[in-house]
Amino acid sequence: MARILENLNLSEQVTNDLGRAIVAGEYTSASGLPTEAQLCEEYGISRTAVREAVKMLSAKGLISSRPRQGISVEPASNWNLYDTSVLSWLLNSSPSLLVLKEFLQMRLAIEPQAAALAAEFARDEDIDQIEKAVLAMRAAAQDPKASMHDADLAFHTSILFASRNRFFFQLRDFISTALNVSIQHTTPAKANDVAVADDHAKIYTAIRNRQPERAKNLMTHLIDEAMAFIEVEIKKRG
Amino acid sequence: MARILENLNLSEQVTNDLGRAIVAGEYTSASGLPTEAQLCEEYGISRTAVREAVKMLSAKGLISSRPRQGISVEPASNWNLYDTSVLSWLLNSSPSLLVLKEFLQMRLAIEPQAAALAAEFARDEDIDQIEKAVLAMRAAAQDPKASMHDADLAFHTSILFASRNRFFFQLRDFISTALNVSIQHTTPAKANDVAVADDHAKIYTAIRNRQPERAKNLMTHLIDEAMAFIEVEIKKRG
DNA sequence: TTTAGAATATTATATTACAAATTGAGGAAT
DNA sequence: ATTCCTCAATTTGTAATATAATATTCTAAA
Repeated sequence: MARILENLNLSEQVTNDLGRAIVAGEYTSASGLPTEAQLCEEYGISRTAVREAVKMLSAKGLISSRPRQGISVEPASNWNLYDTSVLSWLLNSSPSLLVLKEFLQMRLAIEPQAAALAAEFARDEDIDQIEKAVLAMRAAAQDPKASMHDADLAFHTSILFASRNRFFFQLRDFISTALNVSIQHTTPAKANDVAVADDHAKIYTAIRNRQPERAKNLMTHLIDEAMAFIEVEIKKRG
Repeated sequence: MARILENLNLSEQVTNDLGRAIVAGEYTSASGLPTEAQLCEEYGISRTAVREAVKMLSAKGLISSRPRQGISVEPASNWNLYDTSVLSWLLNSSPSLLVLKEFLQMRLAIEPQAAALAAEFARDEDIDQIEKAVLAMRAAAQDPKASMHDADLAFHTSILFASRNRFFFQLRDFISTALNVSIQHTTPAKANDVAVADDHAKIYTAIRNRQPERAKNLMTHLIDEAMAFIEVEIKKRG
């Protein structure tokens, strides 16, 4: 059960392990968690490390601990889903299409607005970054070795940055983390890559030409296509 | 400097204190933080408590610590702004109108979409909750004793909930925290309260009548008015 | 001059002990 | 019998100390 990850210190490993288990439902609000003493024994580590893991998880809203009561699992509505770790635990534990749909609904709110803000407020160097990502996508559409996925991520991130709003840019990891998972489900045909790159390029052009409404609509269209794909999948499987 | 809050254990107090200081710029990416040993002395506490605070802050993306290097402040772009603590530290330390504007830009992305989703997916009991909030606003508009602010918060929260999307609902604390601060800046004339309550009621009606586009537009209008107010203030003071 | 290695500073982890808080049981008083 | 109080047991909270791991800096040898 206690999988070990490289490159993380002890308390972070335990945080990961417990976090995954909680999100996966192995510990529930009703059952609670083992006591610190039991966790020490289970993992074969000191209480210091366990306590640090507990603190990190409570900082993410997953648990709370009180004297004599022990450690209890917070209701899922309190989990900080915008914490990258929590999000990846969630997406990996229940990578259902329904979560993906909720995620796309959120992107449909965020990204068109970000594109509009970018068209209004982006600095020249921001727009250059977007262009760079578009060129990388074009290249990846031709060259099977190049990574379309990385270029795609760079594109969306650069627009969030260009919005010049820290709350939008902050969501870059949220978008990235979830995009990584959704890729596994959509796996679009490589044949479409050129068309996809074109759709992205149009958004870039709208931003460069300072057309907020146009950029917004194009981005909406782009994400809406992914949504349509998911909807079909849900009908197919559900 | 080391203000103490009630009802929090030691490590949480230290977390608050250091978090506020970091966000306020008292510790920078360049200066870094004191070593754990120094922090122990400064607060007069054991290393255990300091380390737990360090872990919580690193879970929120504010700092990172490595052996021999000490504790360093992460760039502000890595801070988890959707963590309620971090957000309130930010809004309280620099409650500038510019932050408020960025915040409204975000609400302008989220809430209209949430209203549209609510109109599409809300259950009957969700809509009842929205109605309850609207009635409370109407009452507060008449009765000076009743809290318009609380009713306002309940309204926006109930719509996020009614969207039936956990990513939207998760933002309730984000919205609430920032709404609390923005109130201090806007302080709208009590005379407008009836009109404001009416605007909210229209959104409720659109959701009840299952009109997503209409609900979205009305919500956009509502937040846009707050934005207009802020824009004026920025011009006035800036 | 370069490089290997030793000294050093700082966090990472472990161990142990005691304090504080909360619950629940049991006993005393009414 | 019921209520209230007290005490004990359990679990987290805090502290103090020791050792390990890691990364930097300095030193000395090739």
